[in-house]
Amino acid sequence: MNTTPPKEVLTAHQFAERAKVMKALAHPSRLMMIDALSRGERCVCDLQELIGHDISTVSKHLSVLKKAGVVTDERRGKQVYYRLKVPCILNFFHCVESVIEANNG
Amino acid sequence: MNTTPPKEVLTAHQFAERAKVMKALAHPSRLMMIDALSRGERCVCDLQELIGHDISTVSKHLSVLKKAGVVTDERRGKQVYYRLKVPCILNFFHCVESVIEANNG
DNA sequence: TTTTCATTTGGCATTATTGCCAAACAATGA
DNA sequence: TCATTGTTTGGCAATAATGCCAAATGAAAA
Repeated sequence: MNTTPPKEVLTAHQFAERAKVMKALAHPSRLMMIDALSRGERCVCDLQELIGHDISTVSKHLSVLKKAGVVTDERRGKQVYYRLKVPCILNFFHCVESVIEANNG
Repeated sequence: MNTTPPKEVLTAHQFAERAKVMKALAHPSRLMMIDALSRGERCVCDLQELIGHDISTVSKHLSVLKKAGVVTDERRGKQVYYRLKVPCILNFFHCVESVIEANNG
């Protein structure tokens, strides 16, 4: 009697977990921050200058990314520095670009 | 005088384009459909059985994926068959899984 | 301690997404 | 033609996401 579920069949719960991560990545400002963080850690003030929105908005975007497990933060003195926790995310954008090119081409 | 923009600096517009594609992928039902389509084309009725939602809901999810350029459709007789247009999307889920594992571990 | 600077949180209005039902459309078969 | 099957679209209510302001918190400097 086999009680181990086959690996290749995914549960609804697993798709929901994936969707949460994807959702965290599905906003232009958050993608812009991820791009910046791919070149090294940044404080919130750096990112707010980059994004140009209210600092509270930027902070909330970062908390979305943090809750999804995409970035980590560390306070040093008065500032909080964020960095990419899972850089493999960057690999995906080549593929996304190919989607965009196919759309426009 | 250099008028060619440097490749590595991305515009707000480009991040917005990427976000559109990510947004299309950021829903459990749509991820489930993509997973099914990764094993071959499916008609809307197949996918509705898989998802379990109203057929109109499933159809709208598919139109989101289609508009994002992730899938294509083809009518054959009474049925419309969908298939993955850009399979490289699948590669990303290994990375997403590693995010999820890091979150739970 | 009080002030100042950096960041987060609460609250709220605005907008976007989701999923259902009903109606419309498309293609086939009777 | 009319009926049937499969899919899409319109409309709507419920829910979620976004971004601002104001207030709160944390850490350092005066």
